Amino acid sequence: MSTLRARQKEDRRNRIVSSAKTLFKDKGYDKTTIENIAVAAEVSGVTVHNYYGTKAGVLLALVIESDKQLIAQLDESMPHEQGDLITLMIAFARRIMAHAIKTLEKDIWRQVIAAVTTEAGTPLSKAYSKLDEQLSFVLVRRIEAMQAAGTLPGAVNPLHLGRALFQLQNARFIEFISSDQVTQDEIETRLRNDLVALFSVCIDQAHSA
Amino acid sequence: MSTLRARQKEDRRNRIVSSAKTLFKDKGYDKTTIENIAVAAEVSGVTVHNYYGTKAGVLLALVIESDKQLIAQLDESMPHEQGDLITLMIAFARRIMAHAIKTLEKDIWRQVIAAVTTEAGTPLSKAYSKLDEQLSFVLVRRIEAMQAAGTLPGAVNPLHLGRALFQLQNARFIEFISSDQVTQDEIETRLRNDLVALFSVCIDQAHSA
DNA sequence: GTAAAAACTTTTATGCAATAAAATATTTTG
DNA sequence: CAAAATATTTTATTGCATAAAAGTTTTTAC
Repeated sequence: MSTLRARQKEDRRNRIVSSAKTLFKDKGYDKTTIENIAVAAEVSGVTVHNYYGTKAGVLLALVIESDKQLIAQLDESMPHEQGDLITLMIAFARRIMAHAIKTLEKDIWRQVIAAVTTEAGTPLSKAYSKLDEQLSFVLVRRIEAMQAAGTLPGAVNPLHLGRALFQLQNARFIEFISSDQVTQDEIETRLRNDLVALFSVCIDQAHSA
Repeated sequence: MSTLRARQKEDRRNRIVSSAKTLFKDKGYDKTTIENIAVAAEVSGVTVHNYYGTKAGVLLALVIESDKQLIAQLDESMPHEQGDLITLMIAFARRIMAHAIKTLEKDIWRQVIAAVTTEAGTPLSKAYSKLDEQLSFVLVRRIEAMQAAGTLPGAVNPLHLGRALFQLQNARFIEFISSDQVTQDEIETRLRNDLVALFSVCIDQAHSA
């Protein structure tokens, strides 16, 4: 059984994160003060700091929760039929962007991306990176399936390919949130251009077969 | 001729940036206050804010200067013989990492990356992105040369390929500076894995030829 | 069941970034 | 040289972040 202390702590964590979520949505990130969050969560401002270190830490915690939901649904929501790899990647990127926009505004996502970098090494930042890894595994599994179906050369290392593709997708996602002007469609085009170019290089063009 | 005002302004800018550079190197980023920089540059703290907006803005200005030097030397310093694309990319990544480490410590680079995102849209952030674009053009030009030499298929779009490769390299660079533990060699291996996997996909394997 | 110990939260205080408005100084222009 | 324009500095305020001290509540052990 969990002690009373542990339950109280868990409860405060939940109150802080859910209060922050509401306030960020209502007032925006900058205009929400830690004190605002603390009052809404019925704790002191210092407690918020004790729990999450920084205001960005609270934001990260909130994003991590939401990303867990994304991961739980993502694989299922992607097309089940075997398409080509580019179609797969576009579908993947589209879902990630859609989920991001549903959760928070772009300017808040910019704070998230910045926090992951500045707070590198902290538990929250590590947790975020772990979720990124899980996202890349969604790709890896699809790639393995394509190999089994003969749609992709057996020589390809699915883990390496999945990770590379995720990095690329993530870079374009950051471009997406970095400007209020850039649309999802534009990012999809850029990603498609990336993939077509990369897949046209064909390292083994001369040497094999 | 430039007015006295313009020259004084330019002078203050230089004093601020070079004072900041020294202080960041000596005391680290966090322990350097804007007031420290202001005193060393013989201006008021508010003037530093007026010029660069934020402490991170001063840092960005300083990095931009240093990156301009990198770009001026980069193309020349890369191997001139025609090698394969993977060798080219590794050489490119290696020089960028070496230059970064020569300029600032990793933890300060983390502040740079964060600032580029949070200050997206500001002149300084745009200037930084422009330099990234110039870096990607170094790749584009090399790719064009390889095409001319017949080392790469003519069907490949050099602009798209160069940009895609730069994105990938940049993502791995961010991984590099995000942890004090990760070595240049590890990043080179990851990048090589990325490229081998991506270049093994061969979009046209069945359809063409 | 209760007293001592342990674990947390809150209070209090301080330094610094960021921003705005008012005051002051310097350059430019006519 | 004086008025106007342009900058910088001074002054003041808010909020993030952090540390130490004080105060509470839960646990543990008798």
